[in-house]
Amino acid sequence: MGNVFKALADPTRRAVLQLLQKGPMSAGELAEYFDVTKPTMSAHFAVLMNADLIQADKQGRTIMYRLKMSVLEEALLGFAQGFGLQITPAKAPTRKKS
Amino acid sequence: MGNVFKALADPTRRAVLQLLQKGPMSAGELAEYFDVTKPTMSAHFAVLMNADLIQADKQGRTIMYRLKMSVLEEALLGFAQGFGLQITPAKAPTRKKS
DNA sequence: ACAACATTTAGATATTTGGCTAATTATCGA
DNA sequence: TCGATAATTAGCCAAATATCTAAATGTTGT
Repeated sequence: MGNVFKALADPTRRAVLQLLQKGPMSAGELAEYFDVTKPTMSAHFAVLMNADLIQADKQGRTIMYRLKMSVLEEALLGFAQGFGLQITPAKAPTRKKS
Repeated sequence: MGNVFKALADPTRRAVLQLLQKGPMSAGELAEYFDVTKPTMSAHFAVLMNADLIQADKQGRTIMYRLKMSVLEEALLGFAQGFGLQITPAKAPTRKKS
């Protein structure tokens, strides 16, 4: 969980997560969005994997990365709760007020 | 805003924010909770100040730090929104579903 | 004025981070 | 089997980070 915040500390990695939010994408495809070399991107992916924020599926010679939304959500939730904040999926059915 | 996530990357700093959530506390008082020297804590406070997550009020020879909840909330909100997540104060009046 | 106190600043060091180039691994198509 | 392609690993470097001890700053009480 502390790893998640470490991972989120870098703007490139946050942007990667944002991109993956729309659907899985290959390493190379992701790399095109940023102005750094592929090995550098590879290192960022490794950090995100280590935080369990993304998942890799090897398909032939490409690697597809997908966002593990639940992990991100849990981490945010866990943190926010300590501050009396609530996190909900934006369009979830509004939970009935107790 | 990127500064906020940098600040949140360190567990000591996250814990400081949690402590301040219950109310303002002096630098020395905060330092007692952690197993590092006061200069080290001072550096952590500086990072949190830089991220605008806390505010310092000098009272005599002590410095009282207070959490800037709205800033934390805004940062979390801004990030979460990019993922279709919603953040609300836990006991806020339930916003009417549009 | 002085000593004690609360905190920060200065300066040093070790570790981590983010970036690069070059090399390696693995897969695909002809 | 070869050459091209996708991605990672290896090795290096500069900058940033977290920590420490020692020194400086500012404030209070006597």
